[in-house]
Amino acid sequence: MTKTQRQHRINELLEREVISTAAQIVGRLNAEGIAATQATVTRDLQELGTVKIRDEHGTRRIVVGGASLSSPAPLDHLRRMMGEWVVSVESSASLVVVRTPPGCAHVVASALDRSALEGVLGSVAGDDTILVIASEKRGGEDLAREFRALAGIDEVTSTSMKGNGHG
Amino acid sequence: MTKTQRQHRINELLEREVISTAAQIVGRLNAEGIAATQATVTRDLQELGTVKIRDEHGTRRIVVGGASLSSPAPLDHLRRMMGEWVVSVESSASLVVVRTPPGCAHVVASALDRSALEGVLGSVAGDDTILVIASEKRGGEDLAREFRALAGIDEVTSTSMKGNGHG
DNA sequence: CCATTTTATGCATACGAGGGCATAAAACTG
DNA sequence: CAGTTTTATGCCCTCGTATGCATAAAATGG
Repeated sequence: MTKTQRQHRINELLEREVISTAAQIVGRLNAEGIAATQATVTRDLQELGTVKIRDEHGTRRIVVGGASLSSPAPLDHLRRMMGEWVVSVESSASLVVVRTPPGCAHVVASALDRSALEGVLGSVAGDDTILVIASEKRGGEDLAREFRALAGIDEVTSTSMKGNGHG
Repeated sequence: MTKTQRQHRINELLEREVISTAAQIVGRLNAEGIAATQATVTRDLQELGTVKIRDEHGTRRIVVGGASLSSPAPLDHLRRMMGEWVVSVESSASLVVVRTPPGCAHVVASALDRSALEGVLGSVAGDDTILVIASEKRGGEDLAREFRALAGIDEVTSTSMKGNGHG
């Protein structure tokens, strides 16, 4: 069972049941033959961007989605996605253009959305291109610099790899 | 420099120049400070699905794209993509529904397209769902079985993870 | 057909990701 | 506030992937 499959199952569990601790999730998963410890599930919950709330009955509950600002996924997840898929980063004024192989833009855009990175107003993903809008305060150049660092791209090589953006 | 970035650069080189050997690509890459050997570049060309043709001047040339049937990417590439992103596989008659995390369907669909797997007529990718049409000869059930094998999914766990498909 | 060039691959190594253990740190409850 | 519960994390280990080396196998050209 892969990490992706386990996280998907955790997502389903959280949507359907009232669960308040990682240990409860461990119990459910083990009952289905999915091996994982509290440490692993806690890391999964971080990557899924969950938060713990108190529902209308006053019961504590772990929920997913719609909470990326208050509980962003770890930067490590974004770094891994960018490191794996981003081929170039360029900026113009407050816009940043991120290139990926065909079909991969959405993976990076999704990870970007869930990371709640400072200075990102929003992003639009095509097939192999992501257009990211930087806040005026942050600026496209500074944001692009952080993207390159996350993707492990030297600015020099990014420049030499300049191509015609489309997506 | 990541493998993805290197392959993207190779793709660009092949689109713009007449290149006939892996050694020429090694030379170009090294000139740009990108370290790789002939063995690595040959594997890259395989994953990119390139073929060697003779152009209108009779010159040998490596080209990409539009050749997936004659030079499919290795099954290993599809296996890695499915192993990383596929969370469930289900079939109905000649249709197979593949589920991924949000935003990841295109990565798997792209790898599927380039693999030229037998019995796949076509596929459509949404955000987190891929609909694959199996040939009548192959059938959805058999194709789904191969997908599970590639993704490393037991049929039992796939059943227990049944959810509501949408994308 | 043969010599040369080029590609493909087995093997070994290095590195990164994933996950468990143990425990520190934080959160929660009474 | 203190005790208990829960989460977070440092460290370590295992496994899979990527890559280079060397060379076998295939392709090419004369």
